[in-house]
Amino acid sequence: MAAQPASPAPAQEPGLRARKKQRTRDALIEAAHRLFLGQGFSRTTVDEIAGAVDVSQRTFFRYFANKDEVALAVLAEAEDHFIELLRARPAEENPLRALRAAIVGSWLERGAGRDTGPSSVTAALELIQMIETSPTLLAAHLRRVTEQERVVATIIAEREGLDPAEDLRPAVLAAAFGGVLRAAHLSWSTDQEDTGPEGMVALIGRHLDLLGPALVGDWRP
Amino acid sequence: MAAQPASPAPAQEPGLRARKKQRTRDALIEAAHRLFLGQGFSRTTVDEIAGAVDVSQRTFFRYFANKDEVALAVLAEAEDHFIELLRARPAEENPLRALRAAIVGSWLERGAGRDTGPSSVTAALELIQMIETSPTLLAAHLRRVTEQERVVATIIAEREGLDPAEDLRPAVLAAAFGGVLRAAHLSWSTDQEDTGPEGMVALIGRHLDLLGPALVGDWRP
DNA sequence: CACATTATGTCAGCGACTGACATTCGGCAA
DNA sequence: TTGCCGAATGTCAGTCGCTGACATAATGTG
Repeated sequence: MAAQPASPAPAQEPGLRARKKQRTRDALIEAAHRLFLGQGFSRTTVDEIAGAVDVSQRTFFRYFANKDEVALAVLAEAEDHFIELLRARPAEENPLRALRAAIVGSWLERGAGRDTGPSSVTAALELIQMIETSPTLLAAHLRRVTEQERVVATIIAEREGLDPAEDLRPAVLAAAFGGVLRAAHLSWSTDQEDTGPEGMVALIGRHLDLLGPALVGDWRP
Repeated sequence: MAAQPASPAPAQEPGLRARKKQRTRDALIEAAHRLFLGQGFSRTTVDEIAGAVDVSQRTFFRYFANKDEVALAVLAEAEDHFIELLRARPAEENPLRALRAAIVGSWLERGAGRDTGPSSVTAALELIQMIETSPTLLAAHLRRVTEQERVVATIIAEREGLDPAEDLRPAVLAAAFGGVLRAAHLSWSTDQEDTGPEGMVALIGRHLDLLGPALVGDWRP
């Protein structure tokens, strides 16, 4: 309605249509997140979410495949950010260190560029707590996480110039890393002490530091 | 119908009622497994499963909370077996070795005692392959697995005489172990070479052997 | 042979999700 | 501006997973 069309734009403008679509999508994510936080995931109906944005239920399902997907959408940006950071790590770096640097960066380097929409870091942390309250949501989250591990394994294999079908180490490392991350998330959402991204990063660090010691020898000495 | 009641039984007999219940439960699991394998998980309806056992849909949901649960039931016995074996490991053993011994044993020591019903090892392996074909089934499986990891972490903590809230190593080890197990499952269900429990055990072994090397230093030399 | 318990069936209903079809709206050119 | 094409949305009907409420049948017990 506002915003001059700038007739022969640099072919870079998203166009009114695309912008409108993005707006409804963001509105759906935000409304869903708010409702989920307020009354719980399972007690919130898709009709409520759609109604809050004044859109038909059918339209909702054209934006998201299912209810889980809206809920987890607020984590999507953080995940993409993590992948970007991982790809940007220097090739000489040892794989586990690269993973660690990427995950820490993805939590701390907020708003670097696009901080648009409801994908704020706080929303992501709220979601991580919410995930533990709903079995179906937890299940959906775990599925996404394992898909991410596949991607991570591929990136590691490329970094090291390995064939993933030949050398199993990338897959093993990605799986172990993912497991430890989950443990850290769980620990964070259970404890009430550490809050905010810094607390999360601290917990992730403590868990990763224990990965080596947990594997070897006797624990007692 | 057969099996003499042995009137004043040693108070150990399950009773007709319990036996009948067990039979329908097993029948449901087996029918479901067969239908899932034949026409896929999502394309099989609960009514079909119930109909195959000549039971109402409502009764089905009195035995299983949802469709996922029947499908994953064929793995339940193996999981319980694993937990038992883990508890039986000597206390002096290093935790990772105990986990490894337990998981190998749970795949190889088949039919040791109750091998009744549809919970055969072959069915379990078929299920593991089926899991990768259905997103919702995979999600449900992952959720169960993480619950198992909680149990494993508790057992490890007890073994070592640690407070799980204090020392994070049990949780970290359980998570990493679980991740590597998943990687092995995926690898097994992807490759067509290794079949049967032996192949699975071999793959699990190869993955666990790489857990240490994947974490440390440079991979190239 | 009653009587309490428990498993099962029937029915109605909600909520997630989908296909089919009609309608409207943004983009683009005559 | 006008007119057209395709994309986005709404409406409707229907399937399937799942649940509560109530009635009925089977089983175990005195």
